[in-house]
Amino acid sequence: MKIATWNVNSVLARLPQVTKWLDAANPDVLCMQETKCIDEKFPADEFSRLGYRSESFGQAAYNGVAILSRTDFQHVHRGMPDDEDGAQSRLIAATIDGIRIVNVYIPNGQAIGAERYYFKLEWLRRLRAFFESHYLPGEKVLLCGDFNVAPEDRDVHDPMLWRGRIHFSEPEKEALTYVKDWGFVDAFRMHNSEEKQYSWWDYRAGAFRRNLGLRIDHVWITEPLAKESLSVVIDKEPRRWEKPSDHAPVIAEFK
DNA sequence: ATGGTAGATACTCTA
Repeated sequence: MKIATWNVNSVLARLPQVTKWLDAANPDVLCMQETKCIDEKFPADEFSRLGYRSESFGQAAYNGVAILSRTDFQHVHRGMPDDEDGAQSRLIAATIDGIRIVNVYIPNGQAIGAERYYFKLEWLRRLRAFFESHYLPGEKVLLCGDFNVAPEDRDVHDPMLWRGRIHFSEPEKEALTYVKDWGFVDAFRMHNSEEKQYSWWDYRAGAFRRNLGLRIDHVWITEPLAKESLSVVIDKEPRRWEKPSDHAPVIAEFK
């Protein structure tokens, strides 16, 4: 069972790369973020031809999440229950093969102290409350997506440069730890302890070529799933292709 | 030196 997460930065602009990657990597499940596409325009037919069912929770221009699966979806939920009307599309959940999969696009935060920064911190507090009220850490729960936070120094190409900046500030790391402490382990770090393992590189200034990135895309799992975790890899290959997303897919394999 | 690129939308915002 292979479950992948990938911020595709527009599913319509990235359709050739996403379908090429699905052919090559053949995951059972792909969680996408920043689809930037309303549900009516989601390219479900193209994914269906490749053998994937899909569930989309999109909006125009910004945000948007979706899940592709080779097998049936159960209990699909869009957004958090306490979302206001017209809230941004940032969470979609579904049960696939007995695993509760929660796919999130955590807010970027823009800059320390900005209105969007406090929105991000509050969104993380609500995410923890969402797990408290809906699931148990003893169940098979997988939280994945673009978290927009690099948790540790080894997840940042230059910790001194990034200290106190967006994606790496202490309040963001604390808010993310609060979610994790509900009952998750970082599946990638179960299998990989090296530094310089990034999942995102800025489009600008040759960041990818120089490997100046951040590890902000994550797969977190509860204890029952940790027992079945075989590997987690970041696939940098599609970041080298023409017109790439600025993020690379992360693939978790389970027994 | 606060640069640089990319996507969606509509002549700018977000990341």
